[in-house]
Amino acid sequence: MSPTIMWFRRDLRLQDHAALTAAVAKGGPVIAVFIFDELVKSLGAAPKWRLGAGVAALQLALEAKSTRLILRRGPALSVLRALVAETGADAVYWQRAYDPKSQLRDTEIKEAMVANGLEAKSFKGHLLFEPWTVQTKVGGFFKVYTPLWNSVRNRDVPDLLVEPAKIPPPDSFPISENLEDWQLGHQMQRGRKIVSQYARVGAARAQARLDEFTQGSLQNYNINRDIPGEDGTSKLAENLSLGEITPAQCWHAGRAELDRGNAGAEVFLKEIVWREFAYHLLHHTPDILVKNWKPAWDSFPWSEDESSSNFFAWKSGGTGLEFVDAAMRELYVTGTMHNRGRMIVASYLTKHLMTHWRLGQAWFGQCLIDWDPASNAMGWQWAAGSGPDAAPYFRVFNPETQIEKFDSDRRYRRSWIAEGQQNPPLSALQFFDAIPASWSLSHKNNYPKPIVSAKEGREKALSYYKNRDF
DNA sequence: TTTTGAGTTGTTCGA
DNA sequence: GTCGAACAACTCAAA
Repeated sequence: MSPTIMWFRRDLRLQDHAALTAAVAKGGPVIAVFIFDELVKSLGAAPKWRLGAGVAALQLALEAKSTRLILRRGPALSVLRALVAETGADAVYWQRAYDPKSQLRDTEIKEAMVANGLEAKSFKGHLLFEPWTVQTKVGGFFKVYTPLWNSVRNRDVPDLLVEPAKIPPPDSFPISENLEDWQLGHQMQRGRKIVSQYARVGAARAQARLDEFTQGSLQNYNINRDIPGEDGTSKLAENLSLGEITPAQCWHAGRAELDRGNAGAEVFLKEIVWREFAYHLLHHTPDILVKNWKPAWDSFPWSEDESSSNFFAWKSGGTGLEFVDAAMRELYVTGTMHNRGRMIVASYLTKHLMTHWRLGQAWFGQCLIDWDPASNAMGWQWAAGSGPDAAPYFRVFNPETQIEKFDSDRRYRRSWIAEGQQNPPLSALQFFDAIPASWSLSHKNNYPKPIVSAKEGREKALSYYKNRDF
């Protein structure tokens, strides 16, 4: 039998994998491949490093199954054509993606493969529900979260697919490049070693984390997930973003806990559906990545100056507002940020500092190891006010009030802001080791005064909204 | 077609 | 200290 090419992309797992399951079920050899193409090349520094770590974990998982992951570099279509020619494969399988660039690439590849008499098939699994299967009663897509939640909350999610016991290898493996030669982490510089201490890489560790979470902090998820000093969130976004775990795995785990009366379970399920919402919006309005979802915002006078001192202060954790700075430093050190921090820093950048959400979105795209195009774009536009189901104009987060509500015991700030502490914790000091030397920051400096105070920024932002002249 | 109620995550002010 | 109202006007979803 001719081999099947299993093209891995952002689905770095063997369990609950529709394409792999189908490839194995065909009965012939399976050739697993990962391609370093333009889309990989265009990733930001941290997401690219994290992808490389995930690919390395997938390599090991495949080797444990007595097969290999073939690595190739180049335009995906040329690479796949070459592999077909080398191996005599008659089919290429992959898991579907939903961002416009991937879809364009995949459509082109599917057409070219089919035109050559090959089987080219894409499978679902990155989402619980395909975007085109969730509609309002009049046939449109949901632009508000809650109705979408109500329409899908009781839907059946198919049972999980078990990991194939064996993945039949080809008689001889095609040549593979070396992962190290790709240098996927080279843009990370000083931060790489530090971020890697916080990352949870690979499908096995993702599964272990899901188990740990559902047995542990899920119980109080509804309360603690909002408090950044608590270990209250699932921290699974990193794994979801690369498909090391599937939303269906999370869904089934959450449903089982819901049936047991676990108070946190429903809120967790709702968060998984937020991810769906973001991807459905991306599918229906791909411009959400680059343009104001509500065009009325096109004339809002945001600054787009990346070299402004305000923007530098924001990204380097030096605004003088502790909640903002703690969150931005957490981002730089760990490659993630607590959800509450994301809301606060986004509100501060787009409102107090009157800076365009695109700059924040791009910085997150450089720094997040859980970077996800759909959630990132939706979140930024939500915070800025230009997006679907967005925050009303008057919902300006006050970083000082937020402290009283969500970090009154200083735990979060102590973890990330070294200045002024007798014995700063390692995490707070690591920030100064991780950042570029050119930023010239030291934990021995005095903590900065606010560049734009909570009060002043709020009033300024509200005045722009008020005169509605934008 | 029209109407109705609702809309993730907040803050401030005044009683 | 606590609590409810106000903060625009609009869009969305469903009846």
